[in-house]
Amino acid sequence: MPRPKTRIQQKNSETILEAALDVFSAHGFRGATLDQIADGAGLSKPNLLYYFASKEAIHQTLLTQLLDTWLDPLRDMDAGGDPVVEIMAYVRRKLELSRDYPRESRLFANEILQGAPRMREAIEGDLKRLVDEKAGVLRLWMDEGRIARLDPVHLIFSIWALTQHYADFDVQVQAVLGAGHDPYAEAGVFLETLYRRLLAP
Amino acid sequence: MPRPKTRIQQKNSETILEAALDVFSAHGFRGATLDQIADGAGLSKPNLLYYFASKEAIHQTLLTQLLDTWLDPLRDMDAGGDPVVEIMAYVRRKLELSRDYPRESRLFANEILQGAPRMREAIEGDLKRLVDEKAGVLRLWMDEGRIARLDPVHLIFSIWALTQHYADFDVQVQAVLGAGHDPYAEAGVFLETLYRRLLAP
DNA sequence: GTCTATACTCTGATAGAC
DNA sequence: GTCTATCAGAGTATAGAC
Repeated sequence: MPRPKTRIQQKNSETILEAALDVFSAHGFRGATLDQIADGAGLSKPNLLYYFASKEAIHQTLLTQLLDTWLDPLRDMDAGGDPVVEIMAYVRRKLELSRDYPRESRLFANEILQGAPRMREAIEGDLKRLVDEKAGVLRLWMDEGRIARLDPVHLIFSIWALTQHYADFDVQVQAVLGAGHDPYAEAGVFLETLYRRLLAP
Repeated sequence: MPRPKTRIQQKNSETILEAALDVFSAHGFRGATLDQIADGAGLSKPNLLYYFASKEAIHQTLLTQLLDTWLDPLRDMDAGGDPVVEIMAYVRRKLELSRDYPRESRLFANEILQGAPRMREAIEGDLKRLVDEKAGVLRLWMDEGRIARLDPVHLIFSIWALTQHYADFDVQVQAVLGAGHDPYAEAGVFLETLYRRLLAP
C-alpha cells in the first residue's frame, strides 16, 4: 500500500511505524523481527504486510521521514543572524532532538554505523549539500572575525558528536553518571560553556 | 575449548576472532552470521564451533578483550603530570585508537547502542570506577586553578564522543568531507584547538 | 481488511565419518 | 581436528478463508 487513504489505514500505518521505530532503534535492522513489530502494534504479522510491502519498506519509510526532521535545526541556522546566537541555538536544538527523540537518533546511528547501506545517497546528496552551504556561512563569519577561525565542517561534526552521544550512548551515560543526575540538563550547561569558549574570536 | 593450548589452536582462535571482529563490527551481533565469520576465517562452520562454544561466546571474547584496550589511554592519565599535557595526550591517544582500531570502536558502539545487553556489568563496574577516579583527578586540577572549571565527567564524555565519532560515523564523515581529505589529521588539529581553548583557566 | 495456516529460507548448532 | 550432512527453530512472506 504505497499511499494510505482512509482514516483507519492512516492510523494503522502510524501505529506500525511507531512500533517499528521502537524495535528497529533498539535492535538494528537485522536484529528487529516482524513479530516484535506486530506485537508492539497490536496487529498480526500478515496484517503488517498488508500495509507495508516488506520489512525493508517499513525501515525505509522511517529513515526517509527521519532525515528531514534531523536536518531542520541546521537549516534554521540563519546567515543574517548573530553568529554565536545562531550556533548556540543550533547546539541547543540538536541536544533537544537527542533528548526528545532518542529512538530516532539511535535508528540513524545504527544505519550509519553499519555503513549506511540504505542511506548512502541521502548522505552524499541532501546532507552533504546542506553541510557545504552552512560551512560556507560559518567560514564567512570567521572571515569577518565574528567567531574564531576553525575548520567549519569539523565544527559541525563536533556538534553532531557531542549532542547525539547523549541519545546513542544513553546506557553508558546513565551507568557512569549513576543515579540523581539529569544528563541533558548537565550536557546543556557543559555545551554552552564549551562553544562559548571555542567560538570567542 | 576454553583455553587453546597448541600453536595451531592458538592461531585458529585468533583467525576466527579476527574474522568475527570484521563481521560483528559491520553488522552487529544479530546481523552477523556464523557463515560470514567462517568464510572470513577460511574454516567450516562446525570447525568454528569446535573452537568456540557458540556465536555468543565469540562475541563475548571480543568484547572482553576490547574493554581493556579501550580504557588504557584513560588509565594512563597521570595525576602527577601537567594537566593540559595529560588531557591533550588522552585526546590524542583516543583519536589514534579510532583511527587504528575503527572496527573495535564500532563493535563497542553497536553494543552500547543496543542497550549493552552483554556489557552492562563491565560498564557499571570497571568503567564507572575508572571514570570516577579520573574525574576526581580532573576536579583536583580545577580546584587548583590549573584548568578551567567544568563538569569533569561530561568533559570525559566529550572526549569519547568527539574521538569515536570519526570511527563510528566514518561513512558520514567521508561522504560529507568528500575526496581529498584526511579526516583524522584534520580532527587532530581541530581537537587540539578545541581543548586548548576549553581548558585554559 | 484481518486472520489462520503454511511455504520456504536462513541460521545456529550437533552427529558422526575420516 | 576438520569435514559433510543434517536437524530444529526462527523469520519473512504468501495463500486463502472469512
